Amino acid sequence: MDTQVCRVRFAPSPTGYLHIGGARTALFNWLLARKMGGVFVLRIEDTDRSRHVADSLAKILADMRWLGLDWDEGPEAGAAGGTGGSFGPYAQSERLAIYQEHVARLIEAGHAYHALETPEELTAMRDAARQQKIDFRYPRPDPLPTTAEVQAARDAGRSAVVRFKMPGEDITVVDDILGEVTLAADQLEDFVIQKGDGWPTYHLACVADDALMEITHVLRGQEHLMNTPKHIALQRALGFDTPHYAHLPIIFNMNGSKMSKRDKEKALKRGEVPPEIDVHDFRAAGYLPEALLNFISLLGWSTGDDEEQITLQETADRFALKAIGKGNAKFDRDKLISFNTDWSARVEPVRLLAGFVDYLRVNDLPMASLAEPMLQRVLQLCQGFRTFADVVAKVGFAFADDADIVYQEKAVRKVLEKNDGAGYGVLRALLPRLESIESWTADAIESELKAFCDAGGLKLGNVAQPLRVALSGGTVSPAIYDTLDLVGRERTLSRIKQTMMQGSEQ
RNA sequence: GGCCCCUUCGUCUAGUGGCCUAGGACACCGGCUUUUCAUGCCGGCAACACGGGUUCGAGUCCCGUAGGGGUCACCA
Repeated sequence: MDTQVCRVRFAPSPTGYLHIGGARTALFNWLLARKMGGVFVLRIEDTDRSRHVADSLAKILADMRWLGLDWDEGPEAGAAGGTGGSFGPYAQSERLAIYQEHVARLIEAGHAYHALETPEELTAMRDAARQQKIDFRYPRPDPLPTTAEVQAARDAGRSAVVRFKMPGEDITVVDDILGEVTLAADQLEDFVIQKGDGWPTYHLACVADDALMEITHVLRGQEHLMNTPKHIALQRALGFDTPHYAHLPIIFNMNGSKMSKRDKEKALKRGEVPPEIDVHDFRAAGYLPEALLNFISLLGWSTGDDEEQITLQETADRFALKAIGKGNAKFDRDKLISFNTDWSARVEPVRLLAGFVDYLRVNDLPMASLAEPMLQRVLQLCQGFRTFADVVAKVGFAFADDADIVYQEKAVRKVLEKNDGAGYGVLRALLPRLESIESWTADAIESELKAFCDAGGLKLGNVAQPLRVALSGGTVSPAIYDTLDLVGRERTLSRIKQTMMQGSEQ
């Protein structure tokens, strides 16, 4: 097996956007494939029709693309119109016949059997067991239901599932991260491989597909560790090789809770800003995929030295399963922000611009209609920003109508009204000076403002802040000369007048 | 609760018996730069969960305890 090319897969369920934890799993699979010169397969695990969410496949693919995790095989893999690989189809919903064939084989070989309990009956059995404080393990019927009994049950409108006969021996998982993990035979029960509706369960579909798609390494979250003995037993019964396994540590919130989509709803109910949970949330919040990827790659893995901020390519070059930690990690949003700040300052200007345009479009913001040179300039003026959201918060007012400027009470009080309206006084005195400027450029504005300060014995801050409030409604903007230039002569003057009018009304 | 996994600064981690007076990053604290915000620069605080072993020597190996996590579906 070791002489084959490395083939890994990421197998999400289409139940919504790509979760950040899923993205980390996808990333590690991708990294291993790229490091080994192997193949990265994207497979869709959609055998539970009741949990299917419309559009989620498209959303997951879009999230993968935004991250830049390209897949070699899978839906829409390769160039437009490409076949997507020769191990397809890559959606399990299109592979039903394959699974049924394997289930039949297992039954024929005596490795599986039909079971007739209804879900309700099973629940009752479990409840009874719990009341007696004993562990419930599905008791294999003895004798097994006969073909006639199965048929009779079906005729009576009851559905039959198929269960796999666990071999009754201890099973050891050899894990590339955790080492050897052995599960005792009495911990393993006969589990369902085919549901009452004829569809396979995750276990059967996963094992069959991994084998048929010739997957050599299975990297998945640690929550799957207890499933692995079942999968190994299935592989043995089916005559499949067991792939390498590596169970990744899980990612949690800073408070130790799971990062759940429900965190967003809860925060919303409390009137708080919802936390980013799905990849799409981070995209919409103005993060760069470079930063996100770099950050999550360090959750459970490290370069081994003091280097942290490296490119995806460098990460792939240095990636190794042995370097993955065993302990769970907490998702530190402050560190992510710091990484994003650094990446935003590092990335090529064209790349930054593309990211900004994407952010503007995803959020359908008015600034999306601005020409690229202007956006480029905005980015330039906002250097040091943490996320694209900061950029918009800092310059958005420059592209709004005068009437839409919201004057923040605190800013007005502190900057304009304080000291008997000193700020208003500055604006009044400054207005004619600004009106006299002939060519409205940052340089001309600078010399005029400096001259104004010198003449009045004022510090720049005494002038810049009133101007900022007048133009933006608040106290945050790019450097003041650039701000005036950005807003433009006409609107600069009109907003100063508008501000003074409001001041005199008080 | 049964079974399984994990345990170095608040957080992510380096560390694979002596190089550790335990390193880096984020956060935090202090200072500097600065026309606002944010950057940037300098400095500081801060950890081997606990208890037994093994060893000349343990953060590094073993056992136990405690704590955290996962899992016990006709979901994946």
